[in-house]
Amino acid sequence: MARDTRDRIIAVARDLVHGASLAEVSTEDVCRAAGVHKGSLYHFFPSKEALGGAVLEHNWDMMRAVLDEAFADDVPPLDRIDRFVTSFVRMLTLMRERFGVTPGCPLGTLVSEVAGHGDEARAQAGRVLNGWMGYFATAISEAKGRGDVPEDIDPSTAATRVLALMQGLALLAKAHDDPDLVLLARSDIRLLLRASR
Amino acid sequence: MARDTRDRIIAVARDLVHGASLAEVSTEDVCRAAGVHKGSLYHFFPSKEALGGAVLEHNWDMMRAVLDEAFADDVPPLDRIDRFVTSFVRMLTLMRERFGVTPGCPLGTLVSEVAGHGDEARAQAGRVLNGWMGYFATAISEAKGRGDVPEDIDPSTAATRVLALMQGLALLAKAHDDPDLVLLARSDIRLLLRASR
DNA sequence: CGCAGAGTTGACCGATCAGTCAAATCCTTC
DNA sequence: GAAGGATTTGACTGATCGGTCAACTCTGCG
Repeated sequence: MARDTRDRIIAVARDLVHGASLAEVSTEDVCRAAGVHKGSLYHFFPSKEALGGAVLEHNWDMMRAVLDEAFADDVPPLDRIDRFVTSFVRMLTLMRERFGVTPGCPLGTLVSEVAGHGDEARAQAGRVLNGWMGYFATAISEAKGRGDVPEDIDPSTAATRVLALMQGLALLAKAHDDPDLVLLARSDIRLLLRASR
Repeated sequence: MARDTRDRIIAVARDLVHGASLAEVSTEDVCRAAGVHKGSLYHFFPSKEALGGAVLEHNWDMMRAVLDEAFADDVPPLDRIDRFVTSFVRMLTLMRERFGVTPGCPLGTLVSEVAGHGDEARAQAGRVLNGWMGYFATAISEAKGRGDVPEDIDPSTAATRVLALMQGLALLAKAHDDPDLVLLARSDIRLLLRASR
């Protein structure tokens, strides 16, 4: 029951945070929704901030699973990015059906809120974003090796651009309540990379 | 003293919100910092949400001033976008010096938070974003007329892409505490528009 | 001046906040 | 089945939350 309770608290907190900020969700909300008492929450997490960090970590695990699936190397590297965008949009669409509103990026919105909460929180945020960028950078580097992308493209910088584009589109998607806006990323990324295919 | 007090409340609230979310700032924080009593705040604003809306409106006014200056038609249309990006980065840098942390986009972060607060708030968010996009769309349309941008570019869609890119870069800038990241937008935008100059 | 309405005061409300704690219960291991 | 740690309970705290209110002061106008 132990791990189960901890996981349930995180899952419930994650659900409540979607469409709202972490600050808008109280520990009592979380406990009520998880069917758990305050003492249990504070048995597993030293503070509300720590719970927020755990939620971010949980979302990063989810995202990494999606990334690992999309970036399997059975298709050309740039196609993997396309495949990820498609999965990402599908994820947003599912969340929209489930919560009634289009959420922003599950990582980006949390990262943005947490970035002002002290150094350790910002370090976690940076680690997550860099981890994500790594997937893009690797694929872009490989695309360069194949000649799909010009030699003068720096994979790390290009990955930053790609990630930024997706984050921004996710924000607009949330504001306009339309996940499909993010699909624009697929063609944009080819343009940003000056890709030949 | 009347308008003065109202403006001071908005200005203080705007300052406190930077680097934090609206939900993290209490009305008491705002009153204390503005040297004003609760009753005064609620004399001018019917609710905390209304204050949030006023802050968003205030930030939109500021941004519009920057936009109007940058989009003066004394340079080619795409150069106006460059000029805006530069001003935008300068704004972020100033705010970083003033508050100690890099804020996200003053509009984007508020829009993102407010988007889940009911229909009227979302409508305001959409209106602000569309207003912003309008500047880009007009410039892109004009660039098309001059042949700087291919005929098949749809100004409205392209403007969405440009805005998304800037929002995403601003988010990364906040997470990495480095406003200059947004400067990447200048070259990216040319690529997104397949601009010939 | 006198008056009316805008602006301001400061105390106050009930609700809710994050967090605590000692006692009860569960689970594992011997 | 006893021991002992992990987990859960449920009541509790002091602070703070958004918001209200009646009374007070200021200001512009006839």
